[in-house]
Amino acid sequence: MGLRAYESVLKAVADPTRVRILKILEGGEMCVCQVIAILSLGQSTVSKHLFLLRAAGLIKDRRDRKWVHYSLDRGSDSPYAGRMLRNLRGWLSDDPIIAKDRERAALARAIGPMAICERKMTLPGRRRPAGKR
Amino acid sequence: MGLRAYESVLKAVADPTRVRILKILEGGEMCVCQVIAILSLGQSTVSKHLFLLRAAGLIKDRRDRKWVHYSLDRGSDSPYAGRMLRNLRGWLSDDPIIAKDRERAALARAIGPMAICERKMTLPGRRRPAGKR
DNA sequence: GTGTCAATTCGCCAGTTGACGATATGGAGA
DNA sequence: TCTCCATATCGTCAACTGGCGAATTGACAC
Repeated sequence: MGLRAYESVLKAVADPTRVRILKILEGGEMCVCQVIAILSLGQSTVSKHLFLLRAAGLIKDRRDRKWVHYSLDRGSDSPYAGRMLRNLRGWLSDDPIIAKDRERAALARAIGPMAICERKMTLPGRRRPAGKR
Repeated sequence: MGLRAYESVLKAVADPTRVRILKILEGGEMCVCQVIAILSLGQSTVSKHLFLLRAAGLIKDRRDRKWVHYSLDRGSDSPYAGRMLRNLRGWLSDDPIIAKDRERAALARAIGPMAICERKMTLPGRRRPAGKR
């Protein structure tokens, strides 16, 4: 495991949006549409982030009906990935953005993927639904 | 310690050139001119990397006469920095680039900063001295 | 002071990155 | 087979990054 693998893992976890995703997934497996709703980012944007995280060996996916669920890949091939996931476990829990995401993740979990897709990848609540400006 | 501090440390260690510097400094304190010679990169380039590493709390500097020496900042304020330095300790030791750097670092240590500066930031040996192409 | 010289800062350029909307893919149901 | 719809991929764009050489800074020697 050389610089190449190291770099893909570290660049993956160095991006704030991707850390947010990893911290959300610490709460357990989650559907793509739920992640989109929690982050309020474009669908293609989130998809690319998930791709990079998976390429680095940090997360894995599972198909279920029409949805794709992602979860942390503990026990990844990459030793860097495993270690960084463990590091992250104890980090950033009290960061305001991460905390807010965790709240929204709980909500997303509560209402489930189906309801979120029906709402066009948004969560109920006071936040503007990432609409056109 | 929130996302900001996390990001500065992780982005710092995610760059291959900066990891090389950290791995070189695992061998002990080193003068800027020695680092330049080992990496065969421009002076301004190396200086910028050192700045970023220091800003992230990963390394610290010490003036001695006309030279500035850098060393790993174990016991940094940043918990992220400390942890990443410890992670790195066990990583990449067998990577060919890192191994080569270690050899050159040993050489640089052996001849000292003074001789390196006299050679215009180059090391003796078969490698071309980063000359004009 | 003045000169010297290691290190830092500045200005520039090419390559990468992260965001977006539009389009393609592919599994499930009709 | 055809449609639907969640997800993936493509194409574009502005912002950031890492490299370089040139100019500046700041200790030290004289």
